[in-house]
Amino acid sequence: MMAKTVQTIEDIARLANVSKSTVSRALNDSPLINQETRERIQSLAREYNFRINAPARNLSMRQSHTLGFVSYACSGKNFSAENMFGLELLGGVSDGLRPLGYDLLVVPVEPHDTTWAHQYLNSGRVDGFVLTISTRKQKMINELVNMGIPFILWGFPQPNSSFCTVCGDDVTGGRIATEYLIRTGRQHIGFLGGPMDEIEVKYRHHGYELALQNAGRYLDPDLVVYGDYSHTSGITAMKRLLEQKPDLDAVFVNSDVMALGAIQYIQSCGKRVPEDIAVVGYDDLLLARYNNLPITTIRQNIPLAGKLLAENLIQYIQTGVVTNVNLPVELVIRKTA
Amino acid sequence: MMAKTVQTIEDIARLANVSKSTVSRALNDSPLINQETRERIQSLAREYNFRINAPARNLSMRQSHTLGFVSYACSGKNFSAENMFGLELLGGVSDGLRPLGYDLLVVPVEPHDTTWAHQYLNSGRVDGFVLTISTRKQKMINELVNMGIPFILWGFPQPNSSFCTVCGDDVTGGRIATEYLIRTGRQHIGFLGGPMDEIEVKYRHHGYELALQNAGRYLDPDLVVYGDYSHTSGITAMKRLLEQKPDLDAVFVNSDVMALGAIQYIQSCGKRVPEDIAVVGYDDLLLARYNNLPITTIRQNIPLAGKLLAENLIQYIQTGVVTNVNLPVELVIRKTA
DNA sequence: ATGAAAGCGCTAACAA
DNA sequence: TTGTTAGCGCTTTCAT
Repeated sequence: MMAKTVQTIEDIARLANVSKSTVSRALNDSPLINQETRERIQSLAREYNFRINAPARNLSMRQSHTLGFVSYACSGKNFSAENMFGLELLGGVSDGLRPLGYDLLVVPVEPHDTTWAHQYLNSGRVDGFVLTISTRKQKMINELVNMGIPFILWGFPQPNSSFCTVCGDDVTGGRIATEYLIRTGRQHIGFLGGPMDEIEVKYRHHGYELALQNAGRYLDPDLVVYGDYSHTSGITAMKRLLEQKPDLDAVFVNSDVMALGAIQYIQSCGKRVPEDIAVVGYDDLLLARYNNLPITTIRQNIPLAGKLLAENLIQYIQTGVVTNVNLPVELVIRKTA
Repeated sequence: MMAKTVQTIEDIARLANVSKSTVSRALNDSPLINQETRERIQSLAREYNFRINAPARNLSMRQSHTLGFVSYACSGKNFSAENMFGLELLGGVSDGLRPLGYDLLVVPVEPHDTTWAHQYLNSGRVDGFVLTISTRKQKMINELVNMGIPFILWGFPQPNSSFCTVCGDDVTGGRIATEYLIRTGRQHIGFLGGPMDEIEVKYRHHGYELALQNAGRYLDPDLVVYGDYSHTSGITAMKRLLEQKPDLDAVFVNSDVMALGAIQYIQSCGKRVPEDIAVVGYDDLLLARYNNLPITTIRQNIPLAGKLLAENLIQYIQTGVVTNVNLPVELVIRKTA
């Protein structure tokens, strides 16, 4: 039995005794085609296992029907460590894209390269970009906005410029983490943040303060330190915190990876988690769940975030509608607090 | 200042006072073009920030210049848990591809779908596929081979059929893990494998036996159990092992994720790692390094693997040369053994 | 070494 | 509702 494979819509047209355009219309569910012809052609296409040629279609339509997922590339590390979060998001975006008929292209970006956007967009390889944590530096975003590049950001919107975003509810995240610590009887609750200038970090800190104030607690600046989301910075920031406040008995850490570092330092001091010091992380990555001492953390809904990033960027590309969505977070209680 | 942007090679041709073909040749470093014209055109292209249109080029050349990275898609989980390894590999492949002028497309595959290969290949979206763990079921591989689909596999070659592969040296991995355990004085060393029918697992087991035999040890079948790479299976397999051999004092586990599960079970029995039972994992994922009790493990060179997967698949596509490479592994000593 | 022209497979404006 | 035709922007014979 020979493989029933047909190469072009012209082949189908011949088999169906119609013109190329009719086939094109039928395959694209055009409204101005006869119900019956449409079905005949579609079943023919199915029977012959026909796949429409993407380059040709994209060339003709001046659209690639693919989105670029941007991440830093540096010697095999473009998807690691601090980027764990972005990595898990990739799966979500990819899943969100599928039902919409779009593809996902990996766009590795060199840290100081500013041409990548034009490179991928002008060459017609992608229609827009999904930016995740660590690629969303302020300067880069401003450039993208100025250049009119279609993109969506995992993060907060900016007051003065308008682009699509999806973010987590960081104020609530910071608040419920801290409330839980208060509720479980902790007296001196530290805040171990991500980079101090990031808006997310500010919101989480705000939530932290809110919880403390509602409980009538004093806000001690010595309880607040910052890191950069890395494992190492979790260690050093925890060290600093403990030096400033030796009687600390809990800490809310802005990422699971930093929390791992913090826990490591705490234990190296001979203190126990959670007995002596309770730790709450952020993100709920796999390594939080699988850590040998499973981490109590604030879960971000990563699959949903991916889905919305995909859907809303496509919507923006097609209609120009700018959306900004804020996703709920959730406390996951495990062993560290 | 207006943006100097030019859309097509025809625009460049006009500016350079040459024909489209000449521009095309110049941009592609064709040998039959004048050195001087080439440079003139290239600098013009640079100056005007010109990017060649990919769909047009791909259509004309009948090549997409992109590779598909295949992974299971199932409700946001296509890149998680058991797939951690594949996830880290994605970064390596992406980096390996860049210098070669190829792009990486994410190809999410539904577990029982068998049409994805044709779908992506016949539509001209990719020129070939990179298959990683969990997408490389025997049946699927055979189908791909029969259909003549270009792909490269992370895994071992098959004796009877010929396709490109990159794999780790699992025999050595199993051997050096076990040797280390022997060297550090362990008497009853267990083997907690991945799926029993996987060739990798057989090789690792072979290395385990080799080390034991070389040390003049008896091979006790009760010391050998199997899981499926999942965290849960690490827990249950460890339970079984401990029931069969209560005096066990070490275990070589076939993946870091399973090792995490095994450690969790061991500790839940009130035993200590590594004092009572030493654990060696496999892969050296980030969660092995960042685990709160950092895991002693066999490192696979993931960035190198990614680079070779990329390079060798492209070579195969372009020349038909089939390569099979076996990468060295390395023992990383941390806290669990 | 360069140009002219055909064609890659598709969509879409226009005609029928 | 369907067909005809003209591109989309590139590569590549075939001339020159």
